[in-house]
Amino acid sequence: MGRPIQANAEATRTRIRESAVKLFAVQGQAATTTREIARASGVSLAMVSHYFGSKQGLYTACVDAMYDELAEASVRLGGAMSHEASPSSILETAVRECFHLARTRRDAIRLILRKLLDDGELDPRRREDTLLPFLNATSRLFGDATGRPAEELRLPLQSLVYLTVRHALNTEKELRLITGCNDDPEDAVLKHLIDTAHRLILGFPPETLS
Amino acid sequence: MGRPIQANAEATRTRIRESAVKLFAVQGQAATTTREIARASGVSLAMVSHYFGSKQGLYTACVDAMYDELAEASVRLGGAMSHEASPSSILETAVRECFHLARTRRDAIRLILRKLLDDGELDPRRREDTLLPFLNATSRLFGDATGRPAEELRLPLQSLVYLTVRHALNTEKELRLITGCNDDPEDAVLKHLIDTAHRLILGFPPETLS
DNA sequence: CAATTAATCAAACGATTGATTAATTCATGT
DNA sequence: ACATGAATTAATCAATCGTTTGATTAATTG
Repeated sequence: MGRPIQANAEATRTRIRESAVKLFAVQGQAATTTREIARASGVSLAMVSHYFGSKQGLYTACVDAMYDELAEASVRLGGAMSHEASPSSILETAVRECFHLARTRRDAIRLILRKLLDDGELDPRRREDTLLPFLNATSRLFGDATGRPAEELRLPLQSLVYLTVRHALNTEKELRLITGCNDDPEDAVLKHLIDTAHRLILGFPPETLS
Repeated sequence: MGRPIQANAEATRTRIRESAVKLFAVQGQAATTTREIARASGVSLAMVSHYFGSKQGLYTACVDAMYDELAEASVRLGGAMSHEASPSSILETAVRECFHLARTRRDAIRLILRKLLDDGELDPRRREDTLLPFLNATSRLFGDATGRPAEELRLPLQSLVYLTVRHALNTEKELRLITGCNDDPEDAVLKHLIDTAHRLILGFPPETLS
């Protein structure tokens, strides 16, 4: 077989990368073979080397892309929070968006988590654009202009990230165990998280309007 | 070379497993070769198959051993907490022991964390003996006889686990960033964690006695 | 239209993998 | 003293790994 009637280099390149992201995210880099990636993306084995130089090059491209996704999500999360007026709605937005992030960017979180385990730290060059937009937005909850959450609030904020990560690990079963919403639909779990965050961080329950 | 003057089957077996734990913890199972394990433990390649049947068998043995370590640590942590009288000292013990656990059982936490990423959940058969002893002990903080922490306290307790995990990832640099103890010695970081936990969970700072 | 380039694949490469085999040495019981 | 079994190794195996090569075909250019 030679060049097919419909040959699209850019499309093929991203198709390979997207397949690789999924596989790297759920199996890890070392446990994923280039043949597996080629098969999953419907191209021949040689395409991996052709488009990304090496398996390591493809992996790096995947990690970069996922960092981009998380950075973009962080900006969007920060923006959504900055559009809210009351501390209560800011907090609710934060929890809701974190929950949404965990569901929609599961592979990104998993892949970065694996990379974090391998390296022992976040990529220092990416620390700023993936974390700061979110952290800065939280400052409005407490009238702090420095962009840093108050001392007492770092642990709860870490909790949000922790729950996001846990959710991304497909451990919904354990998330329900923790929240106590064993048989409830996913909406109830989210509601519970919002309620808990309110009581814990703001000191009062959310206004039960809707 | 045949049987050496000092041949000790049991010692060799555990030596192989201990070397394997370290390598599996920092590199992951797929990225670690049996030759690497053999070299690290000073024996020939064939010993891995001889003592553990296969690489997978060795890996399973490592995971089991680390689950045992964590279960034992959970019991000890629960015991230490149950010997304290005031809520304040109970909480301080919990934070201190979690911190100590993260430093002394770094490989165990890393290995189980990798397994968690691979499987998507904790081994259901191990959930009880690794988590319950600790969770039960926390109930005394609130006079709850059910062994379950009150609703509002699950997130902070998760925070402790989260920080333990983060610390185990060698990301002390980021732990200092979070706590704000950038240049302080490790004791100051621990002190800060205890103080934060007090204000957050109990609502008042620790009595500054010592 | 002829020549060149771009996109793709099948096949093969050498290296490395986890696993096995056969041999060797030490200890032990009779 | 000698046979038996446990502990260990060097050498080797087939399979699989990531990568490269050479060929083939569609598009592009002049």
